[in-house]
Amino acid sequence: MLSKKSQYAFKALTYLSERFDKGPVLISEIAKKKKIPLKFLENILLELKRADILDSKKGKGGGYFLKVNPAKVKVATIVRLINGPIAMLPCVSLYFYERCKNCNETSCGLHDMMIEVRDATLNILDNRTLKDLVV
Amino acid sequence: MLSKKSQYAFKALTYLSERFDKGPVLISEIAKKKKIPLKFLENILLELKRADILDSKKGKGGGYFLKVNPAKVKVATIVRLINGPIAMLPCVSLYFYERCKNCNETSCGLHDMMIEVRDATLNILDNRTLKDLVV
DNA sequence: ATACAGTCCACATAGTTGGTAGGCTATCGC
DNA sequence: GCGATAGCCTACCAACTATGTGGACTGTAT
Repeated sequence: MLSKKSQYAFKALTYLSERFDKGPVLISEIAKKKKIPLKFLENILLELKRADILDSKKGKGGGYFLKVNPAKVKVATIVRLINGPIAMLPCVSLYFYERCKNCNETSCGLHDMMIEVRDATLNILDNRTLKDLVV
Repeated sequence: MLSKKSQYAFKALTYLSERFDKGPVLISEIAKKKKIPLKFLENILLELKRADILDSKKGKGGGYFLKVNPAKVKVATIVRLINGPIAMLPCVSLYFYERCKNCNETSCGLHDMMIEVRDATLNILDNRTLKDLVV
């Protein structure tokens, strides 16, 4: 399951995608409209900024905005950044790989099945962007 | 990601599947062969028994064994039992559904996408059984 | 200069995960 | 019946993660 943090992130990103190229948006505005705890949202947006998804401006007229076109930001990227691995096992994860102790990957039925699941999932999340979240 | 508990459960179930219809297997044997902490495994097997996946016999010559044919036990069932929801959002979960606050499901891009992910995942996990884990 | 708005750090608190301890209960073989 | 065996049950615990909150600091526009 996606954490609440991830869900908040997607809500915020959707909001910002709808306002792409229309100037900075206040954290407080996003928090209010999307009903996200203000200080928590602050942390999330900062994290997205550090990952070069968002950019910000301080002072009057400041706020957050998307750094690139929403059609360029894959959903999979956001999930990995805020939520962590997409795969169901460390030993089949592409970005968070860890070797399986006590289980040789060459003959593990679970391993093979979870690769299938991973690929089926990525087939969707890698081909959808923030733009697709706006309906 | 699947919890360690889930991974242990699958290891144990694989072991028991290989020995289906060959009499009870000791917890301690499974723990040793699959390198699972004994007492932790005890809890897991008990949970699987309460869910009618396994059965057990006490006393000398006792142990755990599969209650039904491994080909009859879906992987999805085990995941839900030990790990919880398969879906990435409560509002798209079939077995653990919870309504989304502040997000009407009829027009939520994330919602629709996560239904796709859920279905793609279930397409695999609902059509594989314990038998498929034995290679 | 001042108000604004994001940045940073530290803390709080609840719940989950992974694991352990120890006694209880049912069953088998003699 | 009795002792050994082996699962059952209850409780506990440490570490970590998730979900926040508070407050001071920094940069910017006017």
